[in-house]
Amino acid sequence: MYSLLHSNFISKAPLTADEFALIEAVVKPVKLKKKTKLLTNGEVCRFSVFVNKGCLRSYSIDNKGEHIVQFAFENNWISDLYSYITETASHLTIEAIEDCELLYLYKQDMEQLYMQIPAMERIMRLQFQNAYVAVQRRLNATLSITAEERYIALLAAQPDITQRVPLLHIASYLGIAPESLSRIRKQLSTR
Amino acid sequence: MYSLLHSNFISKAPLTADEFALIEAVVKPVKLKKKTKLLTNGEVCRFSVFVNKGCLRSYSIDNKGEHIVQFAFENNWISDLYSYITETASHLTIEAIEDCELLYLYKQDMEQLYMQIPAMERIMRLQFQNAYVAVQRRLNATLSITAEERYIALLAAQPDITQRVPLLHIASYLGIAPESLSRIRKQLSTR
DNA sequence: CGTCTATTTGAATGTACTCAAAAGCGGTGG
DNA sequence: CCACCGCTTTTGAGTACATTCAAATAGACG
Repeated sequence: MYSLLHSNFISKAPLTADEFALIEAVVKPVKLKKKTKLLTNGEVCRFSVFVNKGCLRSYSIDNKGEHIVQFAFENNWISDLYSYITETASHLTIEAIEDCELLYLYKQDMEQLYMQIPAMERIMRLQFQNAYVAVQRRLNATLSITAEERYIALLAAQPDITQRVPLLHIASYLGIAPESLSRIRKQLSTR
Repeated sequence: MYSLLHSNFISKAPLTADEFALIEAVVKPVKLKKKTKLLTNGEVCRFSVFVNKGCLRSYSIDNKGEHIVQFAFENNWISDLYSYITETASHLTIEAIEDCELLYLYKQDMEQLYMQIPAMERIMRLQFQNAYVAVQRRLNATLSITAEERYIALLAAQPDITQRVPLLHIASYLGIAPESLSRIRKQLSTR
């Protein structure tokens, strides 16, 4: 149950068995059916979730519809960090795309872990450092290259995404209309 | 010289005078004339730079021209973190927009500081956590709202930007043609 | 004062969008 | 097991909006 989280953490900094036991003690395992919401627009997000199995999406909603901010597959984290940090109402909704096995880490417990386990700051510093680089690269791609190129890059990074996530959501993530992605896909298949 | 860096750090976690002295000992102050490059596409980025005075931009170049990834004003950091982390050739160039006073922190020294000063991991964890949230919000804005709305938001966040940064660069940052931003500006001035 | 760069303006072009409708696919219940 | 229903994906046609290209104007800097 905790092996994926364990290997994720110790890949960043060593942890003793006792230290990891402290983590296990506060992590809350949750199973979730597809299409279930973990967080709804307007609530304060008081947790980060580690994905042990399945996949999820976070998205904002405006008058034009949904805009997908993030997909989270196995071995990744998802949250509304802005709401988490500021403790203000979330602008995002987080929803399971598939049936999921999740590990909840509540902010209150997380702050405790930062106090109890010196390596925890390093683990999360590296986590955020990597996440920052990844999202900055995605932003740069959004501003530099075409939707078609971004779609190809997404497939390279997550080849099973087309089996697991509806085209509709992928289009939203790429910032284009579903019809446009359908046409891109058609184009690509004829090459 | 180090007061802005000092207040930036201690706003995130307490540091003793001895600890900050360790930091001062490895930080390299540099003055830079406008339009000077700190990092050129192809080099490995071995530093992060803290902006004490002035402003800079990082950008990628492709067949369509430059794409500005980040502006850095006073009290902010700039680097090519992807190159820094992976120690591979940078795809970004970093250039001073104004005459600048900068504080260089080399990776080698930074790793030492992480070992010597326990609070350093926390400071940088918070730094990256905030940076991650900011860039994710910018990405979401890029996918959700119009260039005009993003321009207005940018002005709200950094009101002096129009005095300090050419329209040309702001347009690149927003991901639109300079002509389009000129038209947006004209529109706004008539309201 | 002259040169180089930045900004504005205009006109034509093209790409992705919207709207509408049909086809495909999966899941559910009879 | 099959038929139906809802949702996703595809296809088509017309439209709108930002872009490109070109040129003029304005501004900055030596």
